[in-house]
Amino acid sequence: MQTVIPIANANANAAAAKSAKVNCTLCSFNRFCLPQGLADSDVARLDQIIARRRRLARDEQLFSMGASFGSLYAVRLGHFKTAQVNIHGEQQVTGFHMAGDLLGMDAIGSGLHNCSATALEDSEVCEIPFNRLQELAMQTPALMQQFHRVLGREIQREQAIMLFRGSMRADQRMALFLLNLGARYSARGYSAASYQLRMSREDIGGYLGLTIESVSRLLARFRKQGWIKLDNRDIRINDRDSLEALSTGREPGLDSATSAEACAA
Amino acid sequence: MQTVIPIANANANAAAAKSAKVNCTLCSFNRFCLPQGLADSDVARLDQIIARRRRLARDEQLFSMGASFGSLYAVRLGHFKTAQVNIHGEQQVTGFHMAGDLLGMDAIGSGLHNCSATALEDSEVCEIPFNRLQELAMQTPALMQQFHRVLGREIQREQAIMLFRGSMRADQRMALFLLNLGARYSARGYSAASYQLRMSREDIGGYLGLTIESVSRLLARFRKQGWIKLDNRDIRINDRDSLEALSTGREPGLDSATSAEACAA
DNA sequence: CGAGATCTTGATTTCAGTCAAAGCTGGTGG
DNA sequence: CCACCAGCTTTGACTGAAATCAAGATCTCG
Repeated sequence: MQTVIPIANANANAAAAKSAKVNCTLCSFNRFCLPQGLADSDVARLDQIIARRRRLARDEQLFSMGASFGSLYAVRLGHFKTAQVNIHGEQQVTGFHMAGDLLGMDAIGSGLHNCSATALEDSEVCEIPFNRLQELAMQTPALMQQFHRVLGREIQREQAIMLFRGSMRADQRMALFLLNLGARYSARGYSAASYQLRMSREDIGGYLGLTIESVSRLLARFRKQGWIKLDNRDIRINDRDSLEALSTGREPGLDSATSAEACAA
Repeated sequence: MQTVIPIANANANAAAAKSAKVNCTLCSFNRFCLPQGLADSDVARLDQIIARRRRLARDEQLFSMGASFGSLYAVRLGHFKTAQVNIHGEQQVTGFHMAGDLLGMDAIGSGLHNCSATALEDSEVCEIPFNRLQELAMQTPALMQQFHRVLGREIQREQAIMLFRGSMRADQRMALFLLNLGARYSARGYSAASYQLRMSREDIGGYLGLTIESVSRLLARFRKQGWIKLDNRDIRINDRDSLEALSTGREPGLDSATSAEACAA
């Protein structure tokens, strides 16, 4: 009764990737990645500068906070978290990243990584040497524009995190988080309603600005209200509307078979 | 008894700027801005594409959230805030910007401004058409690298905001805010200890993730403890060490003539 | 000068954190 | 195969930091 979609089943897919020619042209995630919108000839040139693939086991770091910067990394397979260590020594998670996402942009400003990137499961990245990317961008207007778009989207992504962390209640943040994860899977062709949480409760807390206990309580509440089905890290969203209503500030669940009774259950 | 340094006295400086030739080469803030580190010949080329100066009166918007994007803007004179409107309709301030800072980078990703920029006093910006900047960057490696550094620093700046908003207490955030503002003035040749808050208490709250009442109380507390002298929006930092100790988590003020007695005062 | 905006201060409430304990789960070795 | 253990997760009781509510005070500028 495994309802979860098999995105990035590390063992199976890693084996497949091994034999396949590794380049952007053939990569099924290229439209979420740097090659998005580029002509085939430009993608072929981008292929030339991809240094190598790199595999990481679960919990292995791709780069650490303070490490010197040389390359960007595109997630090819698996999931990563990026995190900063705060003044209490806790991990403040700045993002969860899946196939097609670009990692390392935080280091372009200073040449030093501002956060660490850790594999949440066995994963694989493409390494893009930053100098060579800049050189290629000089000769490839479309690539330069796309690279700027990607950098710009990173800025927007972080602004969005600031906004929701700063102005939403804990339950709203959690609801939005679950919906957003679903939306990202959906964009990649997977189910928006049924997926596996690749990260621990602690990581979710670190991302949402909550303690692990609050995360647990909120998920339990959503489950009791019938909005989600939760089995360890497998999640199924049963009442998207209520979650959305909650996250946008309207009081949720008045039209759906939930609220009072379900609450008492 | 005005101890505050006269940075960007709008009337006087605006008049001066009017007669001066407006370009990066002669701009006294160029080393904080896009021309940083560029050869004179490259700066001259950058000068060519600066579309125009634009003046804004206090409270006037340079761009609004959702507006379509065409140009970046370098602050030449005065101060700006950038802000997003959150789900409660309140302003969530994403930054305060002074001479040399670049505005509008949040829009590169989508072509739409993700936040609004509002002048905090009579101010002046240089408009840099983004298309022309990209064209020029294609021909000027140093400019491209510098532009990428600036984008990268914006990413880091936002990560830093996330980190401190997410993991510091209200008083620590306030202390850090005051010190950071001072540091930025210091870098520009002004006093780090004595300056004018260009923004309202509400804006400070919007930036730090606090209510206006909390801002007021914290400033009152710092004043009572003798760490700052506060006269409306004029501020003088009297005990940098205690503020720094507070913001870094050590208990402050044990070595300075403050704490208990001052607290009771 | 006066009215509206901005800022301060006090009393009370509340949301999420902290502390504490118990239940799961999955991996390891006997 | 099962017992055990460490780490992860859940749940409950209590606490505390900052928000909210409510007056006032002060400033700004027309």
